[in-house]
Amino acid sequence: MKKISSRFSVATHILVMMALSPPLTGDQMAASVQTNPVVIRRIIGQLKKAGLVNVKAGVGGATLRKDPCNITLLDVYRAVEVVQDNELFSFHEDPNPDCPVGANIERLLRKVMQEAQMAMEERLSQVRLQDLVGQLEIEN
Amino acid sequence: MKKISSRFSVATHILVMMALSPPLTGDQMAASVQTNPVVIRRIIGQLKKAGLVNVKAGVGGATLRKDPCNITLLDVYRAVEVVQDNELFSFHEDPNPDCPVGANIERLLRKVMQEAQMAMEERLSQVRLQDLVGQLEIEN
DNA sequence: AACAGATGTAACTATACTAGTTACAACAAG
DNA sequence: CTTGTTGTAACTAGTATAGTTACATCTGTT
Repeated sequence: MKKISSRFSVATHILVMMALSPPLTGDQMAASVQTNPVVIRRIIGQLKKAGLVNVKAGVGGATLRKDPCNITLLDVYRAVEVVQDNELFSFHEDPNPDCPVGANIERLLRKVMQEAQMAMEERLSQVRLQDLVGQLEIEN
Repeated sequence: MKKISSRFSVATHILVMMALSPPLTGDQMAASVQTNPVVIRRIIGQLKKAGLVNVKAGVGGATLRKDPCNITLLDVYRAVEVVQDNELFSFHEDPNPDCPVGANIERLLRKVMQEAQMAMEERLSQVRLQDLVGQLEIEN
């Protein structure tokens, strides 16, 4: 029932802003997203750790550390650690090894679900930050 | 986030069991999954609601209601409602409409993420319950 | 008719993630 | 030194998960 955290969409939002008009302070980005600045700072921290942005201490201001052509949405998705252990699906532990199904099903399921996850991530990897930036520029 | 609930893998597990040796009681399935029978009954309830299984009241015993060739993992995934509103990704509400990015980013992101979600679901729809059953039968 | 075993739920628990909030130390430029 | 910003810690409310106990209800069997 859960969804993937909005950290991902917020992170993409602020990265697009940085691509368009750097440098930006956390407060400016928070104003565009309309959330608390601390929420933004936490996400910036993750993006920094992933090497996607630079932040000037003291005076403030965040900028992209890579060309927006070289940042994919998969990079962003991974940076904000929206999925634990990079595994989207979870499994019930310790199925009964004495049951022919219990003993073997997990291995089969892991394979299938890994493929499904990869299909999703592959689609994300095909979208570059620049693609979003370009679409916004055309419209304005 | 964390992960997609293990309800999905558990549901698949017990459907495979039902395909191999019906009818099965909740306790038998719980023994194979190694969890509490109520957890199984709740999942069975969702599968029943989705029209995937039949349950005999009183005497007990669950069976598939469709041919395992006609049940895909996407059917199971949808049945157990692991994702709220069928939307895998979530968005931060009310971005600032006065910001050119805030005003337009959500629409772009929704499109991209919907495509990513569809890529994943498409992969799940390509796997039939029978495929898993067949692989288990070969091995035993 | 009574019994035994199964299902269907309600209610409660512990755990964990999310998103927001307040508070404050550290920093850097003017 | 002042000012505005960043980086965190700590706390909150809300919610999903998965497990558990308890119990009413149902049905085939004896």
